[in-house]
Amino acid sequence: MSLADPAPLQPFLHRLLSRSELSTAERQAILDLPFTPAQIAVNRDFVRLRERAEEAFFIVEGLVGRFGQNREGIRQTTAIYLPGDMVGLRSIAGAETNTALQALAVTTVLRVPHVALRNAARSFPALAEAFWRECVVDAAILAEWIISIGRRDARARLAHLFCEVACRAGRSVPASGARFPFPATQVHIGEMTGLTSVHVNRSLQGLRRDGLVDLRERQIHLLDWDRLAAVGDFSPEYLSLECGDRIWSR
Amino acid sequence: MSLADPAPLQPFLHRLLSRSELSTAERQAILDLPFTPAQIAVNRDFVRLRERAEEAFFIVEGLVGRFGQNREGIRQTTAIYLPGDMVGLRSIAGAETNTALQALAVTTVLRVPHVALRNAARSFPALAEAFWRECVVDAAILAEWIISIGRRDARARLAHLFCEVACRAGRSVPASGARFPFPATQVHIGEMTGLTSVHVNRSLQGLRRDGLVDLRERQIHLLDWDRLAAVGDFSPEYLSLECGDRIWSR
DNA sequence: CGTTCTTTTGACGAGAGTCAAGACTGGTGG
DNA sequence: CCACCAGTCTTGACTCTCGTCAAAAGAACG
Repeated sequence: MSLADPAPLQPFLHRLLSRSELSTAERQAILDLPFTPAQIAVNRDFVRLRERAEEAFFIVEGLVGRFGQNREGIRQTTAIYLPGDMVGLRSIAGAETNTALQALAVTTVLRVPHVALRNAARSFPALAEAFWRECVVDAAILAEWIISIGRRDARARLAHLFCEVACRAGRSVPASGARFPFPATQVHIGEMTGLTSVHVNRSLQGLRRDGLVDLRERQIHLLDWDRLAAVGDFSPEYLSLECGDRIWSR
Repeated sequence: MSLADPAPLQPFLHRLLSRSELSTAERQAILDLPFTPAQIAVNRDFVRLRERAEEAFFIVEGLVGRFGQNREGIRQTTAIYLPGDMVGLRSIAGAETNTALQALAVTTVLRVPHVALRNAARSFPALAEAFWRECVVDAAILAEWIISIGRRDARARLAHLFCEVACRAGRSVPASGARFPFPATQVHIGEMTGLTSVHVNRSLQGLRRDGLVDLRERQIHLLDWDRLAAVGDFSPEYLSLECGDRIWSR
């Protein structure tokens, strides 16, 4: 998407509409949000620990990780954000102090001031509810990461991660053979899965050898979706991808 | 708290007020919420996986865990709820399909229908924001659990867990010597920390031997808070316990 | 084309899991 | 009041996944 696009925030609206119903005025309020495009260099920590961001970041292109760290400074990624995600919606409602943000690739974002989002949410309760709903999905993903890191071995963790990324990137359950960008390095993947990069490397080789998935040229190649999902113990419901049967209609 | 109490939901209101400002009408709406008291037997799974609860549960007494499981059915607790917590506020805004709820002790709850909470949130946007804010804190706790399980060893995980529980139970940073109920078994603690109960046992012995913390008679005994927090790599900001300098005033 | 990042490999060590059995505890019912 | 039983805690011996350390080989990028 080009930044000269007449409505750069259209994809954000589109995301919200996939889970929430919004009136014309509410939609317009989203499109009217102020924003500043920005480019972030790879591996740049653009929000540091204990720092309070004053804006949210809509990801246009690239990959962003939220992370914390232990005493020794070893990082643990707690969430990743793909193109189409809005980072930092949470902070509209409450402080977010113990995590930082890192660009895992050259990333293009739209910076949207928290005040503007907060004002929109207060002017239109339906928007507040839509934002809240996005946060609920985020929390479901966090919970699934806990399950993965706590109770799955390296192979399953990686498989689960790739399944999640595949579904989130395509906004639906993908088919075998699909490929899509995932510009994280093996070090980054280790930080996501609670493993070392060395062990990520060896486990990835196993998945590749078994014809499940391949990571090449910063892309995930799904070789056998069904077996990958089985190995990763993955079922996509928690991502709330379906928008047809909305249970929480107004 | 007795169930004959004139305003059993007062503690819930109190919790909300610790993080949000609410008008008289908004406060009254909370106190007027319909509820049904209930007692849950220990180890009862009162919401099963893939089941959709129709109500939230305010914890009066006891301990509740939210959990998922891997392919083999090994459980991983993703969140715990102490007296004073409202379980399932998230589900007001969105579905919560991949986790179940389990009583880790005999637990007294107030069941509050989701519809009632949703109506309150829609009648009073400030309530929606207050609920949302609680969910944001929950998410911060989830992220911290990911960091713990992903990057801390058994000893540090346990120390961090006890620190968190101590702060949440007392709503403030405790002092050495404090003790408070924590009716989870070592099996439960293993499910929280991604460890086996055997390893929990051995690690607990280490913490006890070193004079950091002791777990006896379903109570946590804080022997040396400072060293425990150091071992557990714990800092309490993420719990948003402070209510003095509210940054998100209305 | 060298420099830096990333991936890959090997050897070794350690933290945590597994399996199994015994000790302790509290609750229940005869 | 005591015996029994199920759940919990504890311990030991052994295994194995994953981490550590180190170095080399490839890729990417100015």
